[in-house]
Amino acid sequence: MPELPEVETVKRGLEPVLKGRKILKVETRRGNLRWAFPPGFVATLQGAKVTSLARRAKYILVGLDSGQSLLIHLGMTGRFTVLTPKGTTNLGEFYFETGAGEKADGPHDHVVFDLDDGVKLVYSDPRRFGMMDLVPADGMHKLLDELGVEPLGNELSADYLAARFKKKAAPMKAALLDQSIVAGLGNIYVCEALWRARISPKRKAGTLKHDKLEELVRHIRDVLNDAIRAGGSTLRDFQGADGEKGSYQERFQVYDHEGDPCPRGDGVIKRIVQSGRSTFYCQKCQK
DNA sequence: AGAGCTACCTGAAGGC
DNA sequence: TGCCTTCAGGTAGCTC
Repeated sequence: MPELPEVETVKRGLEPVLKGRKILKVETRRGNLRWAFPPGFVATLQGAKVTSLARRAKYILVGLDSGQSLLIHLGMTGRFTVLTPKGTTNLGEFYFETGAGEKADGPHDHVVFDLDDGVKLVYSDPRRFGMMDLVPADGMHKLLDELGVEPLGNELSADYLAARFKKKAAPMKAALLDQSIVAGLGNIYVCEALWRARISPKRKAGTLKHDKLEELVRHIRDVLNDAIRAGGSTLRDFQGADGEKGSYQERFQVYDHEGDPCPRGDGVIKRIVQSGRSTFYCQKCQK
């Protein structure tokens, strides 16, 4: 899946396509993605005008003039494609022009939004780990309520991490993947941030000193900002909303680099499995 | 309460 | 060529 930088890239790509537009029609090609669409999903969206786009952790929030929001999670393979009518000129950089063979009829095209300017927005998701739901006008939603702090916001600090990691026996890898502590990090950027901060993914979260946590916070912010600047990473299924591939994967230092020399020393990148997921790190410089 | 595992689903890649 | 296994960015929900 897209982790935070990829979701941010998609949100930025969708903004000029959706903001200010009226949704004329919504077509759900099946009854569910990860879960069934909520009752009234289509009826609520049809006729609504989009007033805002926002991101919270790995969720995209599409604000509507009714006060409600459309909540979207891309799961592992969720993707948006923007189709414009043939002959449309003056395409913005985020548009994906309709061409021969470019139709919304693929086996994994699950949701199609028709907008009032003739654009079709297509949501595709082969594995269907993604989800869409409605958030009421008060903004309360179970999935949002349980999220921890935004890694790029002011709430993330060494003090915050020290409080949340206190007495924590879980390894750093698991602690940073826990969305109720820091929301938006995923498998790749946890590996990259720990490598940058020279912290072992196996280190017990509760054992980190304050100055090390400060370094970690800085490196988390840096790696996410670097990735956003590069337009996210493209791994198998991910593309930005403009169909352009992100380029950050070319800059991974450790992720998917098993056996390669550590970029900053004479160690070798090792792959281990932690809580069922691959971790890449350098035994020599990450302590 | 906290930590760890399974399940959800499809497709790509590698080994034989 | 084809069959089989393994792996993939996430996370809710279950066990222990």
